[in-house]
Amino acid sequence: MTALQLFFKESHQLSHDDLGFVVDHFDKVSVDKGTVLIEPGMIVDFIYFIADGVMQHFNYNEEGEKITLDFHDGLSFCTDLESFSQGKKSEEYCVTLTDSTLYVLTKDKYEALINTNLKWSNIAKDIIEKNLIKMFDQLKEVSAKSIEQRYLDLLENKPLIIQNASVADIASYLGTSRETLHRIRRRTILQ
Amino acid sequence: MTALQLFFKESHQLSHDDLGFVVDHFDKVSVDKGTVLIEPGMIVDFIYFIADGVMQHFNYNEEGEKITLDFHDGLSFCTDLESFSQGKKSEEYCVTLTDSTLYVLTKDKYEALINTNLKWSNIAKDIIEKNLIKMFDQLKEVSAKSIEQRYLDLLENKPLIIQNASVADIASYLGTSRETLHRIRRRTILQ
DNA sequence: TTGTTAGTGTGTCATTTGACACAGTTGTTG
DNA sequence: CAACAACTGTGTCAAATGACACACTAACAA
Repeated sequence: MTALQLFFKESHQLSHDDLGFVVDHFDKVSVDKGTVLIEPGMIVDFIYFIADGVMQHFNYNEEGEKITLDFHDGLSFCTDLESFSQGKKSEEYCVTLTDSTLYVLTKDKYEALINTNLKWSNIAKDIIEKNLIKMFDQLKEVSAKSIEQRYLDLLENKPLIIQNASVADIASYLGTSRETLHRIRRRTILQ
Repeated sequence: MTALQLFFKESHQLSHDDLGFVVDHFDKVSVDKGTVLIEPGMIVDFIYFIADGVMQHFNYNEEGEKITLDFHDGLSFCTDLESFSQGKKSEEYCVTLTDSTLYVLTKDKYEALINTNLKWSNIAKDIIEKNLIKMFDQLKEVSAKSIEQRYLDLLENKPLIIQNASVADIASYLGTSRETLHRIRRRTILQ
């Protein structure tokens, strides 16, 4: 069973036929480390499902500093939702940090799927809802926890990100500088 | 036309009959300033639509400090989505900062609505999706902008929040101390 | 009215942070 | 291998921040 089938089976308890139906809407692709999946100006008409790999979502602020918005790893979805759902030009980059195995769902096929019947519309709603809850959790962590604690959480829960992103990129994700993150690393891991 | 009807009409271009159908699922309530809508331990089986008023979403971190997670004002929805959709106990407070006019949609009526047909399921999906996009935008602002810039944005875009929340609560929302926010206020508004 | 409480404004000071500068390390490419 | 680029580790120092302390004000209750 593929990672994609596993994801839908676990999260929505689908029958064998339903599983075949949804998975047929996706196409498998393998991409190298450093592949640019999304860049500013692009109209994103696809959703990636990450079977294996790590992705970095980032842009640049007014001072020209690179700001990491999010890291993604499997098994989850990756797109620019604002561009995908509203047809706007994207304002961000999404780049692979490792060689990756992805499944693409185009917007045409997505719309065909959710307009099939109530079941698929509600599954799409559930996936979006879970992502909203996850994002709200993330915002809570940013508000309530110190940068040091968030770094340690990342180390424990998302080691692939620590292993594959640079110190500077992780620092920008945590909202601090490369040097300060280095001080945290020195006094925690390295003693 | 009520604020609720206006919201659905503007955002989803519904017919007169559809508008009546959806609005009939809600009940209007008026509440005083300081009313606790959600508190830890509660299982949230309702969604509020805010017609008029300001709400504060908060909890306490490990050090016992009050952390403001979000402010809401009209015309928007307000619930604890994790508790509402997964039946978990809430871990947060939601309190009104002004006398408010709200419309309640209970979970029973919500489920009846989205299971009526594809149209209503897709409208629910669109509303959740828009909230996800908004939350992602919020996370981008937190990452990319200074506390001073975010304060000035709030002052311009959400004056009701500045007017009705205390300096300490706004400071915790912005991720800084009461004293630092005061320094920002002194050197910006008051010169 | 008076007393009480919650919130705001303010100064001082130790601590933390970011900016800068540069040495060391790793990995890649010709 | 040599040269180069990208990244990590590190020290110094000025600036920003948080913690603490306390005066002042507004709102509310007795």
